Amino acid sequence: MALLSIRPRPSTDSNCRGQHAPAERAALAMSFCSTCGVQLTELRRQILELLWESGRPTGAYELIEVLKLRTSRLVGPPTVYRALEFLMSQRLVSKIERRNAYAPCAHPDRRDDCLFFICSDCEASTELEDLRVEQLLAEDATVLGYRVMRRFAEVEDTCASYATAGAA
Amino acid sequence: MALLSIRPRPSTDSNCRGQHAPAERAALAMSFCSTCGVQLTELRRQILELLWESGRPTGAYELIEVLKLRTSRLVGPPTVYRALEFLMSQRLVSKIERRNAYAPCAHPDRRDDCLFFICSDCEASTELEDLRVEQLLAEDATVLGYRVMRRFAEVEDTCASYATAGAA
DNA sequence: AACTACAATGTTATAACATTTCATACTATA
DNA sequence: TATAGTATGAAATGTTATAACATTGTAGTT
Repeated sequence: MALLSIRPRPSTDSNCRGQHAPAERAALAMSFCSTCGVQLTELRRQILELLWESGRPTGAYELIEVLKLRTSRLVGPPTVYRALEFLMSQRLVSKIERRNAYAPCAHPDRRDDCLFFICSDCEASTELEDLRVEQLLAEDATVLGYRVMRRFAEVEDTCASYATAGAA
Repeated sequence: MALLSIRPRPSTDSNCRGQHAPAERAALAMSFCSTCGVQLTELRRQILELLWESGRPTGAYELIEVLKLRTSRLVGPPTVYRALEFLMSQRLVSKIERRNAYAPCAHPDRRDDCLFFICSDCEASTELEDLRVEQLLAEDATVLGYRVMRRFAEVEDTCASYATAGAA
């Protein structure tokens, strides 16, 4: 089956931003959910696709607007939040806390949460896995007598194009 | 002057949770602000002290309630948010994005943002500086062609007492 | 088909968090 | 005392998220 060849990368894999087209992403997510025995319904798939298309962390209320425009589907906040919650539970989406917004995540099969780099200027976000950071945070937690449950790290930055423009 | 001997630790210093009494904290903050040429007004100092006393990330509306009870001072949301913004600008307070809440920061003179460990059970938070994490994130940003502006890392965990109880 | 159980979605209202706007008061200095 | 700058007060509004309850759809069973 063709889908198998484009499965999400394993946890040991490095970042893979921009490597799959939105259609492939949807197929990946679909097969992932079916493997897990959960349903990627139409609404959930639509929202996931919108997030992939958007390219930047997108808020729930903005998703409501876009759904109205694109699909003529009128949904209320709880509906969207429930879909987001589902997508997050499957690690298909991460909440970007700093922005109260949501970004798609390429690696539902990873054990750890990704890092997100968000450009302050253009708002684009890039996800990255860095196991070294995971390990340090786990170490620190142990020293403090804690046990890590979830982690999030967000870096606000100026991204390549803007950094260059600023330096010029 | 006595204050000098209990100045906030330099950036190279490790975590110092629980090492100063609230009164000392206030004195530290006062001297820090006066050095910077900014005013730690009564309202700002009150809010900072409440955050130190609270021991857990505390929301703006909760601060409004506590101010009303403790000091009979009636303030609206903008007033509190302005004070919080000031305290954050001086790095005396950090926003805990995950909780929409605010926690005091022991090290206004540090260049980097702290990590925060937040217990999912008792809500207590601990700040920690780990320069190794800073460096890794900076490296990652460089590889991606980014320039780090600010960084947020929050770890949700089960803290010592609860972890022990859970294991028992 | 009718019944049941469950998952998903729809609807209304409201809670929780944050900002805009404009007015007033304080404070330092010319 | 003027005046410029900083800080606070107050009303309204905007934004993000959830509670509570109703409805729909689907799969399996009788």
